[in-house]
Amino acid sequence: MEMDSARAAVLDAADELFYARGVQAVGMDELRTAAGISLKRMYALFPSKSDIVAQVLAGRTAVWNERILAEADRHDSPRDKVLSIFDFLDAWFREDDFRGCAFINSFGELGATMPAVADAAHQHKREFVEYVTDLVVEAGCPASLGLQIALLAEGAQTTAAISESPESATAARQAAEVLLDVAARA
Amino acid sequence: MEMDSARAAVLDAADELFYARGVQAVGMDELRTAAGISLKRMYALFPSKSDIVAQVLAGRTAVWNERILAEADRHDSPRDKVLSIFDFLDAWFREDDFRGCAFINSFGELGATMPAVADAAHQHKREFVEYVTDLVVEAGCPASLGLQIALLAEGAQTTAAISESPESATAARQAAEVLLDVAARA
DNA sequence: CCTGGTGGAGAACGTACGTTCTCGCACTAT
DNA sequence: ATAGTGCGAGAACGTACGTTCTCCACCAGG
Repeated sequence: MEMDSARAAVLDAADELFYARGVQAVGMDELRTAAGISLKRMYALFPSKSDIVAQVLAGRTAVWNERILAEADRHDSPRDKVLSIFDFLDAWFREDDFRGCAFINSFGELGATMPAVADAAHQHKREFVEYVTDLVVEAGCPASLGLQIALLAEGAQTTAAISESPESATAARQAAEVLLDVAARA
Repeated sequence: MEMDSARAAVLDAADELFYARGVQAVGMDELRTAAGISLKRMYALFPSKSDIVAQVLAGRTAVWNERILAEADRHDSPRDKVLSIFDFLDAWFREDDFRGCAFINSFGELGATMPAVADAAHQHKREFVEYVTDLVVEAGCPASLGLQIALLAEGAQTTAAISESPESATAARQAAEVLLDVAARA
C-alpha cells in the first residue's frame, strides 16, 4: 500500500469511526486496525491524533460542498438552488449512519479543548451562510434572509439527529419556501 | 455540609465544568475539588459519573423550562409567547459562558456511547417542539408550524455557539415572525 | 478516659489511552 | 549469498482516568 492510499484508508476509517461514536471514544489502536496499517506507519503519516481530526473535518467540508453543489446543479433558478439544500438534507438524514453534523458534534466534544476543531466548525458554518446568502441575493431577496435559511438548515440537522427522524428536512424546506416567497414579493 | 447541599454542590460544579469543557474533559478529581467534598462522599451520593451526567442534564431541562416559561409569562398572546423564546435565546447567547445547547453538545460527545444521554436529548427536544406546537395552535396556526419554529430556535443555538455571536437570535426571531404572520393569515 | 464509628484526604488499583520503541522478517543491491 | 534497509506487529511507556481502599482525625456515648 503506497502512501496516498494509506493516508486515505486512515482518513476514511477515522471519518467513519469518529462520526459514529465520537472522537474520544475511538482509540488509535482501533483506528489502525480499521485502516489496516501499522501504528508506526500511521504515526509516520500523521503526527498526532489531532491532525487526523483536523484532516477528517477538512474532508467533511469538501464532501459537504460537493453534495450541496451537485444538488444545486440540478436546478437553474437561485431560488430552487436554495431549496435544493433541503433535498440534500432529506437524503442525508435518511442514510443509515446519519448522526448529525460532524462539525456540531465535534464542536460540542472538543471545541473547548482543541482550537483547531472550533476553527474548522466556525469556518465551515461561515462558508455555508455565505453560500446561502449569495444565492438569496441572486434570487432578489435581502441578504439577511441567508442567515435565516441557514438557521433552518442547522436546526434541521440537529433535530433530525436527536429525534432520529428525517421529517425536519421537509419542515425546514416548507419554512424556507415561505420565507423566500415573502422576501421576493417585497 | 449536609447531604442536599453536597448534592447541589456536585451538580452545580458538574454542570459548569461539563458545559464549559465537555464531559470527558473533566475528571472526577477535578469535580470533587470544585464541589469541595471528598471523593468518598461523592461516590456515596452518586453511584457513577454517568449518573452525575444524567442528573446534570435533568437540571438543564428544568432551568430551560423555567426560563422559557418566565419569558413567556411576560406576554399575553400565544404569538408573543412564541416570539419570547427568541428573546430568551438572545439573552442567553450574550452570557459570557454560553457554549451552545448542552443537550446537543452532550449528544455529539456521548449520544452514541451513553443511551441515557441520547434519551435525555431526545426527550428534551421533543418536549420543546410540543411546547411550541401547542402555542402556535393556540395562536390559530397549523400544528406543523411548531416544528418549523423549533428548527429556527435549534439552528440559532448551534450557530450562536459556533460563530460566537448572538445575532442568530434576532435573525431567527424575524423569520419566526414572518412564518407566524403568513400562517395566521391563511 | 476509653470505644466505636463516621467521614475526610488522598493513596492505590485496574484499565485504557496516545505515543514511542524493539524486534524480526522480507526484500534489494552488490 | 550477504549486508543493509524498510516496514509490520505489537510490546512498552508514561499518563490519566474512574473507582475503591486505607488510614487516621474527630467526636458521641458510656
